[in-house]
Amino acid sequence: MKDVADLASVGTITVSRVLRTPEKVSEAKRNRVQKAIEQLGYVPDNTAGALSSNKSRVFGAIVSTVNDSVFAQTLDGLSSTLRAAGYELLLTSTNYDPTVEEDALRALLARRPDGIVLTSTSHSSGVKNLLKSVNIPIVEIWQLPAQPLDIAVGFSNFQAGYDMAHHLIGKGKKNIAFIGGNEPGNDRGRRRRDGYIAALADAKLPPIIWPSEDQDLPSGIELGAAVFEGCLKVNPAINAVMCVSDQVAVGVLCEARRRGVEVPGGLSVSGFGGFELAMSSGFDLTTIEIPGREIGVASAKALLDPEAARAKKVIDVGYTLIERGTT
Amino acid sequence: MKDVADLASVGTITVSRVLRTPEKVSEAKRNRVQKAIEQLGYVPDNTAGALSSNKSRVFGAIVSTVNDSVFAQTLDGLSSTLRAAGYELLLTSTNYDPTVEEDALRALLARRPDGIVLTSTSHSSGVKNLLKSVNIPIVEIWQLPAQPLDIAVGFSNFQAGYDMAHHLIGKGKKNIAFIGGNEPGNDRGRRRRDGYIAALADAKLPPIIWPSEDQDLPSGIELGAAVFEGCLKVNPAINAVMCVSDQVAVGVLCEARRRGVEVPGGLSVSGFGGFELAMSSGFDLTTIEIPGREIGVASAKALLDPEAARAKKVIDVGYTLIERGTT
DNA sequence: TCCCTTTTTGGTATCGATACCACTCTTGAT
DNA sequence: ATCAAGAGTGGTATCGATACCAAAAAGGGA
Repeated sequence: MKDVADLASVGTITVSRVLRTPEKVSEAKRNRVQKAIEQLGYVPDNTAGALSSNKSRVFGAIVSTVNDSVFAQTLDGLSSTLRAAGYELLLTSTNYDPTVEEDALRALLARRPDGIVLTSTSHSSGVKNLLKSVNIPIVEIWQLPAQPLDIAVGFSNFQAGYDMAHHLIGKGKKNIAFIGGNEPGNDRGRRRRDGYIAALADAKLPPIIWPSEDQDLPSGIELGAAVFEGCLKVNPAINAVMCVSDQVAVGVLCEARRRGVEVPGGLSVSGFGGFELAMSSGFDLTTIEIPGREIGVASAKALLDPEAARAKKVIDVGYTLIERGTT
Repeated sequence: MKDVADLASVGTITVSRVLRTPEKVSEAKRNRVQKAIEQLGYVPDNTAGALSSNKSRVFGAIVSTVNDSVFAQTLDGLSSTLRAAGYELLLTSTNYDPTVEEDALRALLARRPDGIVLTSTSHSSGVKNLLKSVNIPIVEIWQLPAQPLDIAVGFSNFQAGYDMAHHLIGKGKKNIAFIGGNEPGNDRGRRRRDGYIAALADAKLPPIIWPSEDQDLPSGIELGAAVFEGCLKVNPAINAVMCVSDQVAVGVLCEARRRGVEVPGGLSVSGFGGFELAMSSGFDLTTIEIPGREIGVASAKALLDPEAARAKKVIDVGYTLIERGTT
């Protein structure tokens, strides 16, 4: 930076201002400095800037997994919006292991981020204490917690589960099973299930949950395929399955086709997520679409302007029940 | 840090050593310092450490998209391996827009990363100059470039395309079409296509490529579904389609089922990627599986020990042709 | 016992930017 | 002409850690 300043015959602070607040520098000097920057191929050092200004221009994210297309959309929205504003994203994934969260957070805080995004909503006391001791915006995303630590962006899994069950009930189905949602460390699926239970209770229908907590079955597509052997065989009266995710629903649909089970006549199927696959003409799956990218964008905005976001506290981006051919 | 040092009655440098090189500190003082750290809830400031040591303990990644399940696996492997070694990952995505790459790189370099991962292999001259001017390991992943900038980790898309075409030819198919691979900015698909062309040339068969460069069609699943109208109608003799990705192949399979086209009797279908969906019993798709996570892990190792990686220069993780029911 | 090597420890300068304050130079109103 | 307000500019201290060097302490062989 000193070299640039010398070449342009200005003080170092003026170079700094050209980069951060160009409007405060006269046009003549600004041009001279910019020419010098170009000529020398100068790339500023933000780590130094972070130290002196106490602003790192970096945000941290702790996600349970990047390996999920809807999470990936959120990350995409988050990172593009932040980058457009001159910020960068430090990414850490916990692989759904809650014990990793505190370590990951500690490592993240050592980088002095200007804010943090978390995908989980239940935190250990160690995590809570760490978060309390720093004075930066904390955004919890996806699941809306009852008691947000600071700011929350997402939607209500409970309400979504309720709505979908209500939809199936409205279609005249009386024996509706809920498939999945028991994976440890993933309480989002459980909230959807709770919404389903509530809707069935309101309609005075008995809930059927499969598999039970203690059964050890595969997840995703394979789980859906297993429904016929494991659940429908035991209870053949079931004429609708509400799946915890689109992946599970696709598994059900594939297997239904193979077995010649008519959908939705014999069996209604619904998914959750708005996974690309569900949109395709091949499946025509009724599902709840979550605006994954929008969650990312809204979180980024919350980080960039925490005061405005704190006024709302909870930002509900909602969801859309998309009725297609499988119900 | 000063507070910790005072509480433990040692110099600040000893505190620093306890954190970075604990084996160089006597056990008594180490314990005292650790107790003081705990007591004060001290979280070190890595930005300051980065400035003075010229080592940020952060790596940067510029990926074309996170919104792809195989890329996501790579990111996952990369980030977990780096985190285990005490490093963090700065993520930037370009959304397949090559003009973004230089800006993103400049922003990344301003954070003084200890190394960089790139998913693209063709770079603008501006990017090349920037990379040349910094003296850190550069790892290009996925596609193995002919002339790596520094280190490359991936597999040969050309060879994979060749092998799959060879497999279809071995099944007795004579009219094999290649579907997709023309998206701008994604030259990986193009390499697979080139491998296909080479294999057909070796077998003295004419290549059929669809869609052509100038056709504007959807990508992914929708493209596969469009094959029947756009490609097979024009050339009904085609009895095998080799798809640029699993998504496209799944589109073909769905539409084939709907139309009652027999697979693989009437039409063989192959995919590429090892996407979770293709593995499922529902599709039983013949595909080429890429060890996405392993690419991430190998890249992380290359960043952490660049000298060892530079000795190899190109690290080929290979791929596996998985023959299933669709061919 | 003494001297030499090795281990352990601390003081001080330093990394590269920005905050803070002070100063000069306009500009426009009185 | 005088003054006040504000824009533009630069000098210097500072952020919090580590590098470098020097010194003290500990061990080991003669």
